[in-house]
Amino acid sequence: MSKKIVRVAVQAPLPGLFDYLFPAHMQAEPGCRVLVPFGRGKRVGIVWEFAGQKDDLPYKLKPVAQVIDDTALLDVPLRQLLEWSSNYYHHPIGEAVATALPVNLRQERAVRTHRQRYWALCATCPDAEELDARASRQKIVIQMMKEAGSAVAETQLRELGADIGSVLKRLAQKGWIEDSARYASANAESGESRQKLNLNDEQRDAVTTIVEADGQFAPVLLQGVTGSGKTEVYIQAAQAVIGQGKQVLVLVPEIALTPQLLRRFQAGIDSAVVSMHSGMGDSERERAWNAARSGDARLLVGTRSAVFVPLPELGLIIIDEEHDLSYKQQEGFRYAARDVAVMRAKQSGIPVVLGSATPSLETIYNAIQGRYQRVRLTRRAGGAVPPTLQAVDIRSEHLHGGLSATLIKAVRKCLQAGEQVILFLNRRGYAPQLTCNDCGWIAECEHCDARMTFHASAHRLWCHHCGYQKPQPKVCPACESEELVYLGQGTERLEETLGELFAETPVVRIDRDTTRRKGSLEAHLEKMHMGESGILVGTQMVAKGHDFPNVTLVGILNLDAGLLSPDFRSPEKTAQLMLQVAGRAGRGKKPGHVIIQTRNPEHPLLQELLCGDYDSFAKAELKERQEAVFPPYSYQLLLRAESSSAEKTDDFLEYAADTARELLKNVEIWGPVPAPMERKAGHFRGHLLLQAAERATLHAHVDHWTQQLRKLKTARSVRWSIDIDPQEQL
DNA sequence: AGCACGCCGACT
DNA sequence: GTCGGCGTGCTC
Ligand SMILES: [Zn+2]
Ligand SMILES: [Zn+2]
Repeated sequence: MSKKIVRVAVQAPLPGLFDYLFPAHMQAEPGCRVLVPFGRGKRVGIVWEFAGQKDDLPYKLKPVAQVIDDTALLDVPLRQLLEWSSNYYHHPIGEAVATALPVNLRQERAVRTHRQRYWALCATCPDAEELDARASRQKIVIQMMKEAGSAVAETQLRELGADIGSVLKRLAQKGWIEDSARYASANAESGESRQKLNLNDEQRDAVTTIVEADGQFAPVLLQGVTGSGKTEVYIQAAQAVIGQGKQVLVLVPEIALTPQLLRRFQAGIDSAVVSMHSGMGDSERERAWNAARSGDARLLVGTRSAVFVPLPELGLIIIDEEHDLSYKQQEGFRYAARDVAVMRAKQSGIPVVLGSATPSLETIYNAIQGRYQRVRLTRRAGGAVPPTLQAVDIRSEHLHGGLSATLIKAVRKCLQAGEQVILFLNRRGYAPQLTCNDCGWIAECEHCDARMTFHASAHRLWCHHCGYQKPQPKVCPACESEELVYLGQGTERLEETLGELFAETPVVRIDRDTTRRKGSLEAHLEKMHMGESGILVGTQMVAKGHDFPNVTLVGILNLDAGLLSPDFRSPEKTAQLMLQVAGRAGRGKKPGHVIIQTRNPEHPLLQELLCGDYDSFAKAELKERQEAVFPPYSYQLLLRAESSSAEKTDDFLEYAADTARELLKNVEIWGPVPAPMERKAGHFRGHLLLQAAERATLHAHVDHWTQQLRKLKTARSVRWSIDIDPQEQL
């Protein structure tokens, strides 16, 4: 009597699948969830495969307790992708699978199948304008349905905001809208009413290249300067693929998934567009996941984790701003969504578009090697000219609140012309340092090797690394002097300075602190979106997401941190950020100007960017990487470790290094070294870097190595993880 | 990781 | 006497 054995992916920090007996009376296919006994309790796992009976089992198997689903939650291509990801990132398959499932489905909960509903307006429904001002949500729903002119998919309506479900319910109760059984085919025809996208010949060529790849793996690097209309290319290509009855996945960086962007996709696509991002609640995410899996959603716009959403008819993947660091998960299962997406396209045999004005050097290298086809968009919409760049040497100048005389003059001129200014400063808060003039005491975090930032509005000192905060001291804690001074500039302080310099001008600050609380910010932003004169102050956030039509001047207050960082990726990241911010300047007929303040005006990176373009920079930087044998000319693995003491961390990493020397051949071992900030949130952190000329060489015996590390008793008190293709050495 | 077992010090 | 500290082993 042969016993059926099933191999299950269970969420546990242990490598591999777990074997169970599969009782004859049960029925399940790979991809279904099952409830299995695990340790002392029970856990939910995914059936991975069935293995015939085995005679010599190393241990007695337990039987599956219960089958939860009758059809597979994860289809074959997605399981194949998860398996590849688990192997490539050396992370347990069960945990990889968990990141691909909505939280509700990681438990024993049944899949909630929402039949796709289509809502139509009834004749009794009043105009949106006639509604009570308080019924703003009902208003936008009615408005959207009116604009559509036919029945609208509920998934589509739900993109209008949170808890649209209750709004629909109320409208239905009033008899203003009805559940329309038929999906009005008018929707497909209403393509006429959709804005006809006017593409230039470069954009048309790009669309053709993407769409012609039909039915086979074809990675395309879409390299287009800011304002060259990459999004129109995405929309047109997506529409074409959707027209063939397929689905499209669009990945965007965390902070770029704004209502603005979503509306553009919805306006250009005549089928259900669904979004998924980290700001969503569990049930919203589950709904989007279900819509994607059932095929109700034809285009999914999502952030990092959306790369693992099931899309049974996937025909195209688009990765916008492919160089963006938020595609890399920085904890646990440290996958890079861009690279996983390319693998997904390869496994599915479909085209994949990597879009960026400033592609990562890895991607440029792939294009140079001929692995990716490069398509360029060189023209800005409306024939706009590229911005002019000017470096201002601030070494010998007395700055006014971080602003040089040159920059202040330029801002004034710009405002007088009724135009907008962006000032970029990559530091939140009021001042990055609080110090005592009498004894030299500096406010430092008790848990990190870092200084605390002063936040004026909160009257508190904040550690940006661990979140620890304390009240603003009145006197020096060391000598009781009252001579406390705030050194350096943060966005909060810059906002204050500008308020004094340009009292008549609205100043809007955009950073993590202002975007948290909405309301007043939204109102200010609205004005800026309309093009009214004003100054925008902000961190990286001003470079991404929001789009302002009337900006002609961009000031970068201090580029030096990026120029001087020892990290080998720093030049690349600095160039990308600088050009992305610079790209905000100038639209239409108005040329843009960019002022860069620096104490290193002769720095080669800066010179390269001032005289050349991103391509010439990339070429020079790739040469540097080649000479130093850094990625993409080599492959890296970073072992990260942290514990309650520097000794424990170091001992563990020393052992890891010894073991690596023994087990891993043709691999260079650097370290162990303490992390750039050794103590963070009370933990002592260290690194061990492995590098090899070939990917296969690097990966060959890693699993054996980690198995050895797991055996080490002292490793119990050390938290450690493997980071493949590390991006940041933080 | 998450849980139980087990072996030692300092409490009622 | 026993409550609880965390070192150690295990999860199909
Ligand atoms: Zn002092
Ligand atoms: Zn801290």
